[in-house]
Amino acid sequence: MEILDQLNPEQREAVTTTEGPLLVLAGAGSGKTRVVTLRIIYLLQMGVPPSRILGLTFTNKAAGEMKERVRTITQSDVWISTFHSLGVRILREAIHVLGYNRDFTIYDADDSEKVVNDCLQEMGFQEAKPMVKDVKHFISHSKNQLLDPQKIKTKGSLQKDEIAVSVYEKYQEKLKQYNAVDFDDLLFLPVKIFQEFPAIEEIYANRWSYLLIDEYQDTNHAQYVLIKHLVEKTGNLCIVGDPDQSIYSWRGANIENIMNFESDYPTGKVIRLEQNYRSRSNILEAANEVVARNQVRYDKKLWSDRGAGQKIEHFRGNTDKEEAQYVAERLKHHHEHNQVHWSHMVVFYRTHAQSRAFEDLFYLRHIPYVIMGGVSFYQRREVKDILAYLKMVQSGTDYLAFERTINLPKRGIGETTLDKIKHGASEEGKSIFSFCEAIADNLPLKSTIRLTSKQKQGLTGYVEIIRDLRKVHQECSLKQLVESAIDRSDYLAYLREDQESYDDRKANLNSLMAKADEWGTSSPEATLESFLEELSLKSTLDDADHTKDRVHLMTIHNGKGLEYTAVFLVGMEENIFPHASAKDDMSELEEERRLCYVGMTRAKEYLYLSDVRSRFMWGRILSQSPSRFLSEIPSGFIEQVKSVVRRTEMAKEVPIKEEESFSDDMDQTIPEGLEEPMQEGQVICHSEFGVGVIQKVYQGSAGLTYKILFSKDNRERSIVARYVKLKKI
DNA sequence: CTGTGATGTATTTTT
DNA sequence: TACATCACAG
Repeated sequence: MEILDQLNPEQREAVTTTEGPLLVLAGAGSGKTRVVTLRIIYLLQMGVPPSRILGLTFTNKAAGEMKERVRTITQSDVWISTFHSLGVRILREAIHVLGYNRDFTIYDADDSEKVVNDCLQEMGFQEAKPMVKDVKHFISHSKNQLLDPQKIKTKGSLQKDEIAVSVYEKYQEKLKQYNAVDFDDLLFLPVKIFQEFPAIEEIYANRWSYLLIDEYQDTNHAQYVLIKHLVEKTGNLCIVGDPDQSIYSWRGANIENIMNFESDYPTGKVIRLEQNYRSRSNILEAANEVVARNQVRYDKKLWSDRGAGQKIEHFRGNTDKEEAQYVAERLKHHHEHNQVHWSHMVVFYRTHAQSRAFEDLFYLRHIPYVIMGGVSFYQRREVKDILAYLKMVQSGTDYLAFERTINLPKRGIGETTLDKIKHGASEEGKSIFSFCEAIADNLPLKSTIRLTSKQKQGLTGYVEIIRDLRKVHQECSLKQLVESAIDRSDYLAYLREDQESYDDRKANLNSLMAKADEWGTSSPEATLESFLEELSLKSTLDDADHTKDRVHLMTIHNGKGLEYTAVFLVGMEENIFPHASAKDDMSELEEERRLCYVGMTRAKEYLYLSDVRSRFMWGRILSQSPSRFLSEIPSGFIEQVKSVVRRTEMAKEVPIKEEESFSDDMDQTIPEGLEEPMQEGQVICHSEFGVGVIQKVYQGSAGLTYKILFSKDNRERSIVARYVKLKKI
């Protein structure tokens, strides 16, 4: 068993204690991933069949990586997935007992918000909008607590909740009618099935002998109970987590789950991994000091023997631009002088909105970067539109997909007609699409629906498109289906109505096609169903391309589980970090502090913290004060710096007087090489549109974009710099 | 029904 | 700021 040789005693114990409940308290950088992977490999080597092992994680990325490692070493396929994927799998097998069809669609947060909104409207609430968020949260929270409307009612609810409960009831009916489930249902419904149908529970309780749960500190109640069901028979449960890294309580994560392990599983064993192999001790100790301020906490102290390393550097700028310049300079320094790969450095911010200043400056300075997370590719309107067409191909009962597609392109069917169709369908007892088919085919109907001839024509055309697409689906590849959906809906013509965003959106559709192609050719059982499922459960994080050498930009939440040579924690200001909404609540504030801990402990060698004196936010300039977390770091570990540019570097940079080094002109100072951004007024030649004049230069969602007036037809077009070559004239 | 302009309001983190 | 929603006119 030479795999055990490289482990310290605690790690080895965690790997080899295979029987009974086990809690591994794995501090940041303590080699958790390695232990988890080796544990699975160890089980396999002990002769446990791969099919008896189940690993659960929170992100697709973590699941994929772990699975891949195990496969590489043992050539065995072990089922390692997210909780939500497991939920889908269980529901595909068993949801019929609840009266759903097995080809249900999965609604994302936007979708369910729409449904909540519809419910409220139907129930006659005039000012529904402000309520939507609250109600949605209420429903989500209830499901996380495994409460259906009946249970809440019998429990006796507060009066203000009564409305919410009845919306919840209606919401759930609607989802069922649409044959759709929301995110929370993926955990809630499997448990419901287990509780109501013991025979099914029995099957799953016997399915796996060894369970392994990662990031246990982030499980919510539904996940907790789900695990209990699965482990009921064997009791071989290994959970891994770190209470100090619990940062998802706002999403229902219950830190008690990990705190109560010993009372939940009295025969269980606890192993602590406290040696950190990642960070220099200056960084680690500073992080320890910060998180030790929390009142509610398991006391533990990570240690590192990697040496003190450099002090943490703190910079205070005047504006977000200065902050970006500071970061850019340090990035360049490490890249050029220390041979640190761009991709080994990261900028962490609290909120996505903070990324803009860095994007802009990095582009100008030719620092390659990628934003991980953010508005998901799959949330983009154009992608959702086309996916809605695909959902219609698959389902026919998905009202939301119908609503999205029926009037796109414009077929003269507006809100009022939509309402009529909706009511007609439910009166007739038909699915939304078969009702449309009935109209298009002139089948006799109980109630007649009055449509103008244009509307009738439009509806018939729509039915034809869906039918054609279904045929394409039968006969052709997934990629061709996506292509046909775009083509038959004349989607590009629709996109062209907005010149401004055309190129951007079209590029997104192209990558959707590429994804469909990739998916369709990957394996024979890669169906439309599995494609849609994959996309609904995926975030942008999951298909980030790690092979390219570029600086990573992301929220701290997204950084959990990662490590970098150099970490830049920016926007260390009160009201940003800790976030304004967390200030009056002790437990929320402590969660912010844990978040800070997570951010700091991602760093291996270098840690940089920065804040600014004034920041442009909420449409106004606000004067900012430094984050309390900065002052929680003992001064021995941290060093203040004043200037962006180091003395030794000054000579190498473009010569600029110190006072001016923060001025806007500096943004225009571009190192040689590559193409530098052009100015307004520049005359250019485009390969397709010919000669034009740049009207405006700005950052579009796809990067630097020029608005250009072309003389050929005197029209303005938006051109994304990185996609097209423009010749200067 | 659709397009337009105006007004208002939100910006935490996400499987 | 910038985006979404709303009211209104065509």
